[in-house]
Amino acid sequence: MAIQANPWLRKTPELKIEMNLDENLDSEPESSLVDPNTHMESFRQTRHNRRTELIEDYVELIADLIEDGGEARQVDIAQRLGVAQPTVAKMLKRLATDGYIQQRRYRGVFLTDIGMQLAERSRERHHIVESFLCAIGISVETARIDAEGIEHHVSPETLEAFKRFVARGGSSL
Amino acid sequence: MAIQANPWLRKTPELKIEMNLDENLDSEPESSLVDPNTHMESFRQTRHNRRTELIEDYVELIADLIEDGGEARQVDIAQRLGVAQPTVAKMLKRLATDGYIQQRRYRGVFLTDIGMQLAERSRERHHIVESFLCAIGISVETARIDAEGIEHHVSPETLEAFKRFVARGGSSL
DNA sequence: CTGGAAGAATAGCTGTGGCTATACAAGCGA
DNA sequence: TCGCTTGTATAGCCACAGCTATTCTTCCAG
Repeated sequence: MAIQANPWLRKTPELKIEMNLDENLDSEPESSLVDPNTHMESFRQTRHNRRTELIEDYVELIADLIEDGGEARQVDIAQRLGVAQPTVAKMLKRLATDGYIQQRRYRGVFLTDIGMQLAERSRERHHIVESFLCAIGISVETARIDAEGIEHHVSPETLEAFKRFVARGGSSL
Repeated sequence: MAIQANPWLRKTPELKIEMNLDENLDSEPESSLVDPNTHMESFRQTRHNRRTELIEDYVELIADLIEDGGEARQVDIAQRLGVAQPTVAKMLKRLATDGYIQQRRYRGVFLTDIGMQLAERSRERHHIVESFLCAIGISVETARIDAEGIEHHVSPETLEAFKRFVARGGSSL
């Protein structure tokens, strides 16, 4: 049932809940609600990011594996992502049709130019996010995990701010 | 069917057996690659978060709508999320079976106690993330969009750091 | 040179989250 | 009251990202 097992949601100080349904019927909104279209655009953007993040994860990981060991085998990708090998095989096929990688049957996986560019951008962004989290005092283990999820949702503007922050050596935190 | 227990708490005993520390420590080349099992756990955590974020989005939005207008209609939810009404209907059915909301046919949607708790936690976290982004100099529009995506991937530790940062009035950025 | 192990491909299933088209219920105004 | 408009429910489709089980290929060891 509910989520009580998830520590990410557990730490909330105290949850006071009052809905006051009767009072806001005619009183002026005082809402935390923005304009519906603006709201929608945020969600649309987030959904779009969710579609691309898996691709970025794969391409980034493939680049790392190639750099580290000269090749990116499906079994290694599967192991590091924590999924089964056929899942990786299917995804690689998609990456190939999308033009990010080249595959030769029963041979290795290679990044195309486009794939390498995407990998480079992802790695840079990933590194900035992780460094930023460390700079504000997050432990390295948590920073690594959070960065894995956060990196895909960081806009260029925010990334720039993170970078500036890290460059200044953090702040008075 | 409810949210599974967080993989972090699941221990995965058989997966921990070989850490092959010896090989990783002495090689340690220019690779940015961490231990495979550690890597996997990050991705597992991220995948787990992705499963819960839609639920959180819905519950949070429903709470906002109820507070704002006294009710949460499917059409309003659909409009704000930028999806079609049947998509919302299907999702609400799932939320109902998971125990977050109560539905009465052709009547409104109401949050259960569990749903309200989740909504409150999500809103608090959302607000902290958005405030934090503003505090480091992000524009409000970008902060809103990025927060929508980031909030689901922020661990309690990181959230705590964000909160401290905002409480100190940001930094010299 | 050949057999088996390891890696890659394929088949086929599940659950999720979108969509369109359409049927049904409720409520309001003429 | 009747009918129209609005809102909800249902049916049925698709894509995607998992999975297990199984079938190739390759390659190395004996």
